[in-house]
Amino acid sequence: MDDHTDQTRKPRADAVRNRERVLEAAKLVFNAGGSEASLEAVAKRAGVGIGTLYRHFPTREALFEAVYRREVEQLSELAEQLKNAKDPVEALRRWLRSGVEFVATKKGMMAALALAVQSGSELHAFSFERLTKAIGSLLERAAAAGEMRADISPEDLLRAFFGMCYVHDQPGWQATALRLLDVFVDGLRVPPPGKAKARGAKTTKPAAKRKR
Amino acid sequence: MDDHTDQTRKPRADAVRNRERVLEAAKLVFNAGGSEASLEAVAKRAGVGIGTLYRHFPTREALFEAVYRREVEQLSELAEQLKNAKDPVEALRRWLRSGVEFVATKKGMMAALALAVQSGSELHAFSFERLTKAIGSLLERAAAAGEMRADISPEDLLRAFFGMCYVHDQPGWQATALRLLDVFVDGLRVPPPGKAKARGAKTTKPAAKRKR
DNA sequence: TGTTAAACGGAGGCTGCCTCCGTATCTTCG
DNA sequence: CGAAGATACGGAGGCAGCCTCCGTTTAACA
Repeated sequence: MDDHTDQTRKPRADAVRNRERVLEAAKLVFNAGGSEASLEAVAKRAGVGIGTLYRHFPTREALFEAVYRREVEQLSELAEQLKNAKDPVEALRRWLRSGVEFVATKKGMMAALALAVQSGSELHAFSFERLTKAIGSLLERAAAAGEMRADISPEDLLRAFFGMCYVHDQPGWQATALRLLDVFVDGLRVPPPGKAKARGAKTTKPAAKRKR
Repeated sequence: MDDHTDQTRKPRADAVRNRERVLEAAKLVFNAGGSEASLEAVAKRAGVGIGTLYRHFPTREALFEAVYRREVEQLSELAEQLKNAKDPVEALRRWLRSGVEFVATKKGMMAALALAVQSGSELHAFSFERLTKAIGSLLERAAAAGEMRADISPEDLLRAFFGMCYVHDQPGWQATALRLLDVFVDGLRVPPPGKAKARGAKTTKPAAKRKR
């Protein structure tokens, strides 16, 4: 199947073009109307039939994923940079704060995060892994420095972060979220209760490994 | 007959009966299928027409409110009881943990909380006030005892709590939520950054004195 | 028992989801 | 270039849930 048996024909030009159009339209529609927006509206805005939309993105989530992959990646990269900060706890705090800003900016981001945090979606596989790793590196460094309890997994933190941003359409949500995050990070400095107990692993395994 | 100036006719028996039936059915359906469940399914289960359902509860939220008012109240009463515990911080912790259990039990509870936390719904007015007061009393007592930072409002905490329960359909969510709550409560013991920049790197109180 | 206000129930209009397939268009190859 | 075949297009249509409207039924009261 390799060889010259390269079955792949050149992709049709219109297909490529339409895919792009749908993506562009989806970005606009999702950011404006939230993730609940009608897919038919997206198709219309893109100037394609609903069938075309579904061919390129078989599910709502597939489309969502395509739109928000980049955003998630950006958030993840920020963690990479912060890894070099001197104070590891502060680095973590800063990342979380940036996350809040991120959510504030992109209207659809919250939904994207929801998919990342929940399981079963297309975005899950990608973002969850990405963000988990991002947080993980920050968390690990702080834990290694002994400045932070080590039994909170990156997944845990991701969920907590998500939760604190959840009310993102309430008036003062941003200030609230920042305050809550501060409390949480402070809490992370306190040693876990089970001293004598199983203090084994640095990072606890998540309760269960989803496989979608 | 007590008061004949009371022009109001006695309410029709079938109306009363049907209302009750719908409520009962809604409780079952919502707890089983979440808040997204079809109202038509509720009507069918109740053995009434869809029109009857809508007459009694003009909106989905109205129905929801009727169903979850009691639950919210129960949660709120628990706080009342816990107010008498000796350790105020521990009381707060216990309330939050009970909340997790609550959400675990009633599948629709999460949605009810969402409405409480978000604004604009019918449930909001009632639950938000109720739960806020419940948390407030616990929080206040702990703050008064000097065991907890005092700049976190009941609303903040309610939202944080909600957030940590958000992923309630993930496999290990319950354990996760409990862990996150612990971290958060620990964080609450740390004095706020306000005063001197000096943020207590260590807990001042014998924080890790938990039983359970 | 008759009158009448109130409640019943479900048909029907609407919107959104998604599938299916006849038609249109593009790529490839002679 | 032009035909052949592969691929993509688009929207009709089936389904489900939301909610309204109104002709019919029924309970309360006299």
